[in-house]
Amino acid sequence: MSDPQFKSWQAIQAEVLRRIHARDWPPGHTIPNEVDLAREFGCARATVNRALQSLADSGLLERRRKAGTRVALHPVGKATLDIPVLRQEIETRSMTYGYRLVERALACAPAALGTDKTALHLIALHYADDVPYVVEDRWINLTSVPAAAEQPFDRISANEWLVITAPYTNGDISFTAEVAGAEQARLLNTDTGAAVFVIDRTTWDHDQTITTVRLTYAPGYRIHTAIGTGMTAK
Amino acid sequence: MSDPQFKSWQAIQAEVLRRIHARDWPPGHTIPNEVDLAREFGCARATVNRALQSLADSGLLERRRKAGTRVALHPVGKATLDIPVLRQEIETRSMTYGYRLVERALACAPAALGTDKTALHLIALHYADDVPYVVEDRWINLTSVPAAAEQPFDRISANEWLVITAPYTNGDISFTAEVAGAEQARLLNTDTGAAVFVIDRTTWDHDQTITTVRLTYAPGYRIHTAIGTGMTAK
DNA sequence: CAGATTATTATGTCTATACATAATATCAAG
DNA sequence: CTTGATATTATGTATAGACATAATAATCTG
Repeated sequence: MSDPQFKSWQAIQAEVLRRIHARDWPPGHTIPNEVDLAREFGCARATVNRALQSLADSGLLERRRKAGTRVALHPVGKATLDIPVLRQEIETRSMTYGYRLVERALACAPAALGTDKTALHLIALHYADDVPYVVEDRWINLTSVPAAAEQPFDRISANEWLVITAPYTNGDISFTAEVAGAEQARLLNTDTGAAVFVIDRTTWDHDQTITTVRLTYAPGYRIHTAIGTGMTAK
Repeated sequence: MSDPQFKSWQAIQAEVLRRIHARDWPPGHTIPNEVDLAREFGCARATVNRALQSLADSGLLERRRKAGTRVALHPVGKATLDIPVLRQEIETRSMTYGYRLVERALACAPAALGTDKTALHLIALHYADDVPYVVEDRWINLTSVPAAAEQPFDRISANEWLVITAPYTNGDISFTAEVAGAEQARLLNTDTGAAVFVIDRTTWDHDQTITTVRLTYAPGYRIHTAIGTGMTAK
């Protein structure tokens, strides 16, 4: 029963996927253990492990020690969004990038920044082909990033400067839809009352807050990504 | 120089991360090769490989054969969103789930469905604690999922039925902000002109379209997730 | 029979070795 | 000086064997 044609872990992953889709292994089914699969495919157990592990990462399989590997009942779709620097995001769409600092001030930090000291507040506009693309409303914690105080942010954006200067260990991001306020509408050159896409993001370096930012995109903005079952195109 | 305290690939990953954050290895720096690192850490090369590979997956390292491994210049943040079944999503927030079918009809399929045959069109409402939560506007390709024609969808939603019945190989998802139209506003029991969060999703089984759906969430909806550098807590 | 103890089992991971592959560097020939 | 063959190098992956770990099953004990 040994099939010597499955040599790579990708091939094994593809075969496992095929059986799931063909309903040979329906949702909830416990599939053979790694040793048996390795024997069937004529490869080492580590190779089977690699294949199954990556399928488990993508949520299609559920694995538990001793219990074995089951096909997930509710395959939780997972979409991975890339969150590039704004300039890259715009240039990737082959538009020319523009930047303008609107406001730069020291002020009492908002609660989200997790500090009661004064922080650096920035408002800036990013353009795509000279059309307002997104408003960046950012607070920077000067305790964790003191160098930001010296930075004018008139030529390069905080968005870009921070990824190089102040790496984060973890963060928090959320997406909402909001009605554009008067100020946002003016900056984005759109109507008050337009629906705008908003991204709120806060990043930490261990326990210290680095920055919290609200990105308000011009109407029509769309985040787009592919969802898959761990299988990339061939 | 051999340090026998780094035994697991997680420990090695943590140490590599530490060096990146400590600027021992600044952005753009080419780090030592796997053989040298393995010697330094006192472990096998495969263990170093596991650690570095997973960091490369999360976008913090860039690896190329022969060229070596470099710390990414612009660490592209990657956020993984879970896309659960709506009932789970609501029950996870410890609210009671409710469902109501609004419309069920056979009609000429829209372009997005990629078929010119008649398709099944469904409009349904999902409630959280008896408050409208999201409008599901869905088209199902009856060529690829003929069983859907027999299904009333008056008790269980297509959202739930499809994940069990018709698995997909790949899909496409996008997020936007829109102004609620009259019909949507009425269903969601909100004002026309409110900003609503919209998810458009299309799924395929190989080359066949299965379904395309537009989820229009009630105002205030927020998608929320953590971003990290591949390091889980602890 | 309930509760604690001890197998058993499947996954998780490490090691050492080997070969494959991609990208670069080197060098010879035209 | 350019072109093309060849060597070198770092990552990618496979293998067999071993031990670790978690969760379940079986068994012993009061």
